[in-house]
Amino acid sequence: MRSSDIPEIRSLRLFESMSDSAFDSLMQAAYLQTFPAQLDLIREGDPADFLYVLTEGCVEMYARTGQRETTMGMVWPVGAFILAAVLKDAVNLMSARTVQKSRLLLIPASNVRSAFEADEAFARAIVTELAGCFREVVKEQKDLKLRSSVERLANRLIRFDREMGGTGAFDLPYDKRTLASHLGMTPENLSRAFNTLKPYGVEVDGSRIRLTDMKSLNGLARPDPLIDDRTT
Amino acid sequence: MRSSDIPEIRSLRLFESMSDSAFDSLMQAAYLQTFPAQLDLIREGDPADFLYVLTEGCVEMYARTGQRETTMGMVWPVGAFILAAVLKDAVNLMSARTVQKSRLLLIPASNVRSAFEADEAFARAIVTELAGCFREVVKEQKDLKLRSSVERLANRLIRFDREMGGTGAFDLPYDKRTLASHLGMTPENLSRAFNTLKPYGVEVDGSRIRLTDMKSLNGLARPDPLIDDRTT
DNA sequence: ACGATAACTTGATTAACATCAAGGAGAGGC
DNA sequence: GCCTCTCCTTGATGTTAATCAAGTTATCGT
Repeated sequence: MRSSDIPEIRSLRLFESMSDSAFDSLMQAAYLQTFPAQLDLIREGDPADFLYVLTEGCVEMYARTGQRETTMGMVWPVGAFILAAVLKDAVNLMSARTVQKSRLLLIPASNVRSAFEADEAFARAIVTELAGCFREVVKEQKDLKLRSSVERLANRLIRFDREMGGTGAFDLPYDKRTLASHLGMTPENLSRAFNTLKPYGVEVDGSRIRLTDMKSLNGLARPDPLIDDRTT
Repeated sequence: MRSSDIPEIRSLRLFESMSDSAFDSLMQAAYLQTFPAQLDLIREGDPADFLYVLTEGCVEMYARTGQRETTMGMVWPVGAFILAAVLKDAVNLMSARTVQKSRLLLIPASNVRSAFEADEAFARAIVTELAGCFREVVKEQKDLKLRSSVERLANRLIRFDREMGGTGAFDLPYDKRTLASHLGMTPENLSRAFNTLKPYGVEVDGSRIRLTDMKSLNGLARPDPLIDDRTT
């Protein structure tokens, strides 16, 4: 792998506190690879052979049963995924595919597990990471069970805006079809939900969103820090 | 606390591999207490002051936003809850209340965190526990997003039956109102869903359930190991 | 055993959301 | 430039699930 990529991976919270020797041996076993858009990386049900670390691009986590499919989450740089399956030496519960051209570090699962055994600091960092992942999914589940689809959209828009600088104007970070699936609705209903939000100051032009009446949008969305804050 | 309770807590996967000294100091700081039914133990938004370990009874995890409330999961003996919030020294994302009279071990959060710092084996056990918790929530989310309410009920009944011996007859482990909320539906719709399942061999008499045509019930439910198996 | 209370069921209605079927707008290829 | 294809939108319709309103059956306490 390119040595120029190592510092940014090293700076991931997951790796920053581990010993140099453990980190180096992990990196020596790892592959850094660039993948084109829309490429399937992992398939649910398959054994978790690698821990994936995304350094550039964007990855969609999704799941299927029977004919139905849904987006479970999006991964942004620098982020790791399928950590839980790797640690439990289990099969993946979710599939993953690139959204855009993406650069990924693939660390063989067995090396991750032995680093976990050998390096105490790494084991501890994993705990923090996993606890965070768990809490994210719990928040997603609360969002799904306690809100209507229009409320979910409104809150997601507020969150996008906040994450992208809070200027009240931003581009959707991925396409509407995927956003709909992530929010647990159909593309048709996402369109209609955007129309429902028009009176609340939500202007849509392609992927460009402008929020011109945050007060009234907040009134509808009623954001809840225990669902919408990513920091806690 | 009663010393007679220690062995069963010690045998929890979370504690079994930790050193005697770390375990003893955790237990010395802990309180073992019995609570009546329907008592609120923790409230979402409050700091996670204790790690809870349920040794007898049953606890419901639930969440609220605005006026709406939903059941997030049930805890059975011997099980720990709000581990993630304790480790992150964060606020609880879920509330908890006893369903029946229950016996609980309360371990101060700061002691859990220092045991986590001091005892390597404990830190590793926590990873396994957390990875398992994460995967459980992911499965719940797939269940919610990929299935209709009737399918969710059918699969839950199949799972109850399996967990309780696979005899085709069992009592619902908690009341229908809570089951409905856990499955993401109203009590009225749960009733109707049971009626929908009657032609598939689902007989209901109060809380007594009999599954008399597993083949046809499985045909409707189409259980998926990546959603319904608790072991993987 | 009795009444009071809560849990559950049923039916009627409404609301939310999905599906089906076109149409239109935009991006990329040549 | 135009064509093609995909993505998105809109409207009509159908399905699913929530709500409202009684009833009915259990459960609990005395």
